[in-house]
Amino acid sequence: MVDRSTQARPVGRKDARRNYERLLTTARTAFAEHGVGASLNDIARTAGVGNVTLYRHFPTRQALLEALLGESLRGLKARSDELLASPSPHQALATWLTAAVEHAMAYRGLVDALVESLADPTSELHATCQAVKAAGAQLLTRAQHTGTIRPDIDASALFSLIASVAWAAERSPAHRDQLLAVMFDGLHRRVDERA
Amino acid sequence: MVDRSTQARPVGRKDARRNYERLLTTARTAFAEHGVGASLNDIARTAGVGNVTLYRHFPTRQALLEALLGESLRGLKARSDELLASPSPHQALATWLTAAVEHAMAYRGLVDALVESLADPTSELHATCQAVKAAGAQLLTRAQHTGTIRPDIDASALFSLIASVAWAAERSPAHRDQLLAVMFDGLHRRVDERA
DNA sequence: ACCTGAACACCGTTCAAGT
DNA sequence: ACCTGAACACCGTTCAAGT
Repeated sequence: MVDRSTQARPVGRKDARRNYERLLTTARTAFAEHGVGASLNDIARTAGVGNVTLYRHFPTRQALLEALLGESLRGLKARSDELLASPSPHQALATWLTAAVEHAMAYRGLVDALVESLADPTSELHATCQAVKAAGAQLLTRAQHTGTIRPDIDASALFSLIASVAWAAERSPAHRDQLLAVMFDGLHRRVDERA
Repeated sequence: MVDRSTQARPVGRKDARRNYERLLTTARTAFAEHGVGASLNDIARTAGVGNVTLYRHFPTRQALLEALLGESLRGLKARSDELLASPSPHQALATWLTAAVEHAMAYRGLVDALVESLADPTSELHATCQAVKAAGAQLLTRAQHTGTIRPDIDASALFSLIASVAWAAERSPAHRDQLLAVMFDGLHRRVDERA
């Protein structure tokens, strides 16, 4: 697997490295303020850089997002590894789902970009999202094996569920915990349905 | 309450009525093909009408959506009234939720517009969405009174749930039934939690 | 009363031309 | 090797001017 984020970070001319860093910090602020749909020309302008410089460093909006969030998103994989060692598979999944929804809400509109990139192998965010999905898969199957989680859900359905909760919670933050609770209870294998 | 859809339909000059109808049928096709984000200038052009004519009849994109979908969305209220007479409050809610999700998926991107309009009292779709929400509230409280549905959910949380499932199902249609099942099971009051 | 074409300020993307 | 300003084709919205 290619690590695009390292590949993209310039190592040549000093002004190239400086522009790259300026674009990242400016984009972070712009996304935080206007959501991931923030104007790219505007980001370049604010960074004091020609717009083509932005497009050279980050060919797509998703490349910019990967550079900003890749590390934090890959942290969900580490978190999943930790939780695999915890005593309750059921509780471990619940904890991780909450963290995943949190990560997907880092910027307004982010969750759309994440879902899009998972479906698009050419996206710079694709590998990152697949790693998140794989991290969830580990915890999911462990919990399914103990019989507390419904067996008809796979990793990609779980990703959809995380995304749907993040999407709705972004629009009505007051309902976030309820949405999480409904999702997680819905994942629970019902007592009266056990074999 | 003002019925904006009737108010907007022109009754004066013949060309005005004709343009109005042309815009509606053109918009229906455009939304079906490109989602609710379809270009409005393009719709006007295809309808053979000046773009300002479109904006006079439909000041906002939501006005256009209301004209196209208002009747069908208000049908969810009628459906709710019917279902209130059915023997199983629990099953009635399940049936209605499925129908509501279906309606929210009429066009790509529609669910975003619906959620937006519910939060914005000035939107032409606002009253329509509130009617949908109220329709769900009836079935929800009836089912809650019989004790099969968790009591910590209100009508607006239910609307969020419907929207979140519609949003996710639009992006991965294969998971639609699973998403619905998880949501509805999550709404179920658990056997081991009953008083 | 209702219409239209043209203008405006944006957007993402790509161009030719620099140093 | 890396940069920039200007152009391009769009977008939604609004203008002045028609019949």
